[in-house]
Amino acid sequence: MGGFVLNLNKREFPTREALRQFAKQIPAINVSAVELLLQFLQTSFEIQHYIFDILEKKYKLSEGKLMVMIILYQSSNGIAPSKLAEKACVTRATISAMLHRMIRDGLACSFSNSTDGRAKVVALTEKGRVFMDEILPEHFLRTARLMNNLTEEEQIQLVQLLKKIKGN
Amino acid sequence: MGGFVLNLNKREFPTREALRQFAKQIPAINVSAVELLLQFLQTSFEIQHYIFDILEKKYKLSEGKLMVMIILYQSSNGIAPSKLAEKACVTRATISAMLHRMIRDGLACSFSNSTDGRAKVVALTEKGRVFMDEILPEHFLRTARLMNNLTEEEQIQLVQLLKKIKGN
DNA sequence: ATAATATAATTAGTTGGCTAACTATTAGTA
DNA sequence: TACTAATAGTTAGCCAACTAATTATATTAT
Repeated sequence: MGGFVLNLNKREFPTREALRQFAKQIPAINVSAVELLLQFLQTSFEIQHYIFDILEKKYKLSEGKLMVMIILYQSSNGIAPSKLAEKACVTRATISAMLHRMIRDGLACSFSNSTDGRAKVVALTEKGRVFMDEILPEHFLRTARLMNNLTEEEQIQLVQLLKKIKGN
Repeated sequence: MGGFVLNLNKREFPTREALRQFAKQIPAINVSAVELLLQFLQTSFEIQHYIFDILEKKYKLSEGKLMVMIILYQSSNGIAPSKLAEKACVTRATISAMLHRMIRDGLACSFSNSTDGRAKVVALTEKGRVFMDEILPEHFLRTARLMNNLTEEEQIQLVQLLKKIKGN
């Protein structure tokens, strides 16, 4: 427990000097608030790289594809591509291309809806479900471990701060 | 002040039920820790969309391109593409293609290094600098405003929590 | 001095994101 | 009923990211 360190992928920030210059032009630019937000996005960037570089190397699985496959995994009766796009927050064009590759690779299958000639229903294949059952436990374990450096209390604090940032 | 709400782009999460099932298999999977991390990444996702959808629509400027242009902006004597790649945390191949488009669009220029025949030096053009001077103030203002929902004290708390997540 | 190795940048090919334009089908309305 | 609207999905074309392979130049070692 503890001792976990994310120490890769340090992207160059705007310098504090540069930010101060802009703040002179527009006093409402709060330099430390900008730096905090950049730090927040940088932390997210490092976490995403930590998690998804592993999945990419081991299973050729990207963040977007995992999102889509989790939604499919949870849609036991299949789902329309348009619904899938909506739930994954990507365009239908993106889903269309991704499904094409997933069907090519035997991870998903699609059926045409009998009551509506325009519509389709897609679902994971057996191979797709087996794949998810194989990768998800270790994925969620890695995910949980990333929060191990925080105490219970700090985790509650963070939940509250995230809610406030979103404005509710 | 206050009242700012990020309310778009709600991606579907793994259900708590599903997470509990995996936690039965691997007890070290702490369900609330996983949910916290997903919430953290989701908040980051919403912030990035809020900021970069605006820049994309107004100026055809993506997150990656902004990162690179900020580094160029801060490299007043120019910089080698390989250094640029390192500082932006992307591959040299990515930088190579991006520079090609930026030069095509008149935002950057490149010179060959006289002392090393392999090397290049790239820099923003006058047009590129003017562009950055135009967009950065409002960009940093938007950035700062995203933290407006937090008090000074909460901002300090968040800095501490981010440091702890990273493990130092 | 030459051969082997390392480095800088580019290119080819894949994925995942986008917008815009298109086809097909359904639903709504005059 | 026939015309118009809306909806579902696909396609074309672009950008940004990746890996792997290639070219050209420097550096190192034998």
